[in-house]
Amino acid sequence: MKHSHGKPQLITMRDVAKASGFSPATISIVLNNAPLARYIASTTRQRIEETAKRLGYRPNVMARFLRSKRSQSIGVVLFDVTDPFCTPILRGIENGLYPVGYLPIFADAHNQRDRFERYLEMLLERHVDGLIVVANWLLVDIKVLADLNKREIPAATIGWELPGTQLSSVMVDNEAGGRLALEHLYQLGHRRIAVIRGPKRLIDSAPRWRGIQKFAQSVKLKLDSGLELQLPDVFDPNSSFEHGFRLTEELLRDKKKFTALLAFDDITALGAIRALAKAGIRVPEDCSVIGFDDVAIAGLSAPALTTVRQPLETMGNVAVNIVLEAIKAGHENRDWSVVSQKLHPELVMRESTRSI
Amino acid sequence: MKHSHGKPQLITMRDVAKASGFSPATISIVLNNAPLARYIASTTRQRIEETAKRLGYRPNVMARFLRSKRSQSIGVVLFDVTDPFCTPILRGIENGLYPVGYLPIFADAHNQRDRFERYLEMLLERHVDGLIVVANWLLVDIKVLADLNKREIPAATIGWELPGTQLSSVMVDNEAGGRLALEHLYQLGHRRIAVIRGPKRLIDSAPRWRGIQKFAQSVKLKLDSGLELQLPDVFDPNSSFEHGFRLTEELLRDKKKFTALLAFDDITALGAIRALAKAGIRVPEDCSVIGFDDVAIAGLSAPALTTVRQPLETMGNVAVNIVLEAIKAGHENRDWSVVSQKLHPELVMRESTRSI
DNA sequence: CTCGCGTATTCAAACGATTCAATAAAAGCT
DNA sequence: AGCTTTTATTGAATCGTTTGAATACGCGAG
Repeated sequence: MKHSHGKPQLITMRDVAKASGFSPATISIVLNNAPLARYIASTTRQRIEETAKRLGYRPNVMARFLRSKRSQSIGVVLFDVTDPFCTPILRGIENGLYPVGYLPIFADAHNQRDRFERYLEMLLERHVDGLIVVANWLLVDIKVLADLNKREIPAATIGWELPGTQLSSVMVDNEAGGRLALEHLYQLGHRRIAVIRGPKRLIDSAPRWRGIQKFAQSVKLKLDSGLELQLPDVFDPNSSFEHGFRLTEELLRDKKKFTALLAFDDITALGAIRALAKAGIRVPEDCSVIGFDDVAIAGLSAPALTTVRQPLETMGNVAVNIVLEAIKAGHENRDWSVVSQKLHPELVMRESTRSI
Repeated sequence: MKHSHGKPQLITMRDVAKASGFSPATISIVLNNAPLARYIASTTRQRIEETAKRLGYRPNVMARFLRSKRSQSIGVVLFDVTDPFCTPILRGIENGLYPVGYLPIFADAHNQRDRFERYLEMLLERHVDGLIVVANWLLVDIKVLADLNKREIPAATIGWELPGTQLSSVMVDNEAGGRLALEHLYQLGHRRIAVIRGPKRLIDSAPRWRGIQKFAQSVKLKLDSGLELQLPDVFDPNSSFEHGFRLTEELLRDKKKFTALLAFDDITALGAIRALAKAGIRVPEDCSVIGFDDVAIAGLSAPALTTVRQPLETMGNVAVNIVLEAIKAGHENRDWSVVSQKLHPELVMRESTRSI
């Protein structure tokens, strides 16, 4: 089937003006409910609204922007859509933006710094009204921030923070999360607990570990440093499964004894479970495993994974609110302050843990 | 930390003009490498490019659009980001768009028709140059198409087609996929095979089933209709796990004998596996299970799922190419034709199937 | 010495909206 | 009746870019 190139010839404001017998200015005022609209006669308003609808008029967002400097769009940069961590956040962002008529412009950095920067440029070129960045350590550096500050674009990061900058941020309380995970295992009676810590460069790793240690200390539990492993700093997305698998295998090869394993994140936990299964160790009968994040897979895998939930969707939502608030403040010429929000994690009990 | 509202005062083309001593027209010509650029002296070109860079000039995409009618963005509408089916497609789309400098504007319909339509409106208002729709049956109807045709916007759908319309489409060859799945089980020696068919209203269901039947026929395999189940037409995203679980439980409750199960998709398969596990039936030792799609989870679950792979990322890419091609044709005032592409599925052997 | 042509650059009119200032009519006040 | 104020509408500039037409200048040919 062929598709020929007629000129679409869209309805412009002029057309509505002509058809209704008023001037473009009046049309604009009515349709935007501008301040001046309170002086418009209600008959006029009706006539205009009616003709606009009849002609199927749609404002040209670009033209509007040119004058009003509002693009009604928010740049959303993810480090990797493919990461199940990102999906719920994206949903949360979209969900927060929808009711206010903003659209997200989507950028996926593929875990590559240059791509990240290029996208940032592109988004700035498009004069997005705001920016939300779901980042990991690869993606954030100084150059970018300088640009953001210069342009004074409201921005928020999720899952990453840079103290001392103009960037707002939204994160889970990782320390509380770490505590929650260990507390759960401890309460089930586990004492010999293997821990797979996160990559050193990842911002979540340290506080999560701190939470674990603090809880251990509070109950006088001695964590065996022989059972303490660490994910490497590579950041190929699905590598954590592989690494969870391998680290666990090493643990088993070394004949370490443990009744529970606390993994840095869900995917790592899944890898660990696979290694345990391969060695004939049943989860949770012979060994409990707990993850972190509660990504979609966690509930579907067999056994369903007990984990510490990050409120990912909420995090997206919160970031949106922060950015929208800043945008509004900007329009009203008010100052706005940078906020750094920490949300509470939550224990989700499923099948991969049980009492000893 | 406070953030005050200085006027960003962006660099405009005028500024570059003033700073370099040439007129805005020249700047535009040089920076866009317009046809007239071949008359521009190379010294001029250099001076201009240098000052543009020095001042940090970025073209205002909106203003440019106003004149040239090119927004350099593509609307991407998904029926549900949360569905693991969508993620790789989204990646493919993004990946295809990136090298040509287009940005995707992201819309997620949440499986709601009204939301879908609203988003479509919003995207049209923004004068996206093209549209890619990842649809399921909920989302496509006539009203929408009328609008698309009126506006003559190049569009492609993924995972859905509407024959006889102006919409290009990209799909897997479902029939081949169905065949592939059954063929695999058959070759492993399975003869008593349970099949969980897809929801009636889903476009994939019928051809996939046809492929299954045709293969059965070709090897004189008799499919027991007592082992034939069907997912209901609800489309709550993660419900297929639930339904896979329940249908399989029913099968077991009815004491049906089967050595393999062919599920409509991976999530259903995971649900089935869970039900089998609960009944003490080991996969793949006692029963083989094969899925469809090869979503990310498939490789991570235990046992790793054997499945028929849809080349999702490629599908996204292909859709992009179709749309970009149409856009180019439109600019060059050529006609473009609607294409309907079917991509080949591929068997991915993992751990959930084994020979009898 | 004028004409035509290729080169190099600029003028000025769009594009489709918003918005401030201006106008005009009606109403209110003394 | 003359003045201000309120109500209702419009003119015209503006946003930053693109682009077809125009200008200016050499330069070789007639």
